Amino acid sequence: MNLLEQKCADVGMKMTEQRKLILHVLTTAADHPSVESVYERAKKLDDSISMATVYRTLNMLDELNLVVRHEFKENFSRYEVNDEHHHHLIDLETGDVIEFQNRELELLKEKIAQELGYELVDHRLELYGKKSR
Amino acid sequence: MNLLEQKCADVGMKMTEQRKLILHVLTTAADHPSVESVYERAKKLDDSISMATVYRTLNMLDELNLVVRHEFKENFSRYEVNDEHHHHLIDLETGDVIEFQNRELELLKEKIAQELGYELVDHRLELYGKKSR
DNA sequence: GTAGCTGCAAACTCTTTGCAACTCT
DNA sequence: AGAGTTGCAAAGAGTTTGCAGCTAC
Repeated sequence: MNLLEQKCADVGMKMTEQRKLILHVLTTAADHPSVESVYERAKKLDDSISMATVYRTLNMLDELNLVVRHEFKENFSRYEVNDEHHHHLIDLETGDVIEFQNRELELLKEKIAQELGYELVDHRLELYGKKSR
Repeated sequence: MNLLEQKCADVGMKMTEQRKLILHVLTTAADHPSVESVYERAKKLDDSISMATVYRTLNMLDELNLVVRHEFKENFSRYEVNDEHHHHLIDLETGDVIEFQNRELELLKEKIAQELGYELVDHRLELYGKKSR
């Protein structure tokens, strides 16, 4: 039972075979898989799993803040385990997603919100670019 | 003929009644209307206009970079005339969209992309918050 | 035992598109 | 005149949901 499974069990989620599969796919993913990808990868391990379950589970995990849902400039969602906070740079030529962290940026966004009289609840920062040469 | 109409005509778009309506709605909007809103506002002026035309026109304007399409954390798009570059803070309680500019932020995002070996083509920065009191 | 979970298929929402008729230029 | 544009209705893509049966606890 990995940490993510433990967290799910702790909040009362029944640890069904399907959910274990989905959690396994998420924890071992090196990328930011779409629902479709999670489904396909899980299906390889047990082909009776359904898309509906994948959608329902990912939504549940998102609400529990155990995963992060991304909606890049695509018409579908991608997910990743909610681990260390970071942002993304999307390579427009290859579709690769590069993660980065930046302390200055974190401070700046807090400062901006504060100056506008707001308490920051959430944010979104994505860079889209192409390799410079 | 306003400036936006002129720009459209310049690139060869036929200035039909429907397009004039849409452009009028966009230039007079104080907010960031959804396709639905643009459609409704245009319909008030001439109720024969169709959704398909609104979608087609907004897509065209987006490709010409005459409007900016936003996809905030909602499941639909919002549009605004492509004017001065700025970012948005979305009030999670009221849905209000507050615009802001920040020079530091502009420099920072360029710097981050550069450090990662990328040329910045596009980006997205949105803050979501609630009024602090 | 039972509350919660699953697969299936149908429904939903937003958006796009094929087509025949129409309209700017 | 003719290329481009329109409204309509149907189709698409991604996602959600009602339901009857199943399963973890």
